[in-house]
Amino acid sequence: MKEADNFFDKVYTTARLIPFGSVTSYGAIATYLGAAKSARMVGWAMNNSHQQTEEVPAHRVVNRKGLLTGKHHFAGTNLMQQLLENEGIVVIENQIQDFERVFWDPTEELT
DNA sequence: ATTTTGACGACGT
DNA sequence: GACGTCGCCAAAA
Repeated sequence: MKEADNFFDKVYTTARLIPFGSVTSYGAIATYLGAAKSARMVGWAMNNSHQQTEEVPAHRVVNRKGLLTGKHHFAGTNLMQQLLENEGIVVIENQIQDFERVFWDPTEELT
C-alpha cells in the first residue's frame, strides 16, 4: 500500500516527519517532493490536511520567512503560536525567532 | 468552461 | 532592500 503516491499525500507524510521542536517551510517541502515551484500546493494541501485521517502537524509548517501566515486557518487566534511555543519555539508577532535555528529541511535529511 | 484566488517563492524593478 | 510581477497548480465562484 502506498501512503504517498499523490503529491498531497507526500506533503502530509513529510509534514509528519518534522521533528518535535522544529519547523519547515512550504517551499522546502515542495522542493523535497520535486515541485519546488509549487509551494502553494503545499499550503493548499495543509488546508486539506484537516480532513486527513492522520494528524498533520501543520503548525510546524510556515513560509520561508518563518512567519505564521496560516495561523488564521487554525482554530483559535493564537493556537498555532501556542503549539509552536509548546515545542520550545519562540514566536513573536507571528514571527518565529531563531527561525534558521529551528528550521528543519527535509532535503538535508535525505542524505 | 472561464476567471479569481491562494497556508508561497523566486526574480525583476 | 522595499515593492511589484510572474510562475505553479488546484479549488472555489
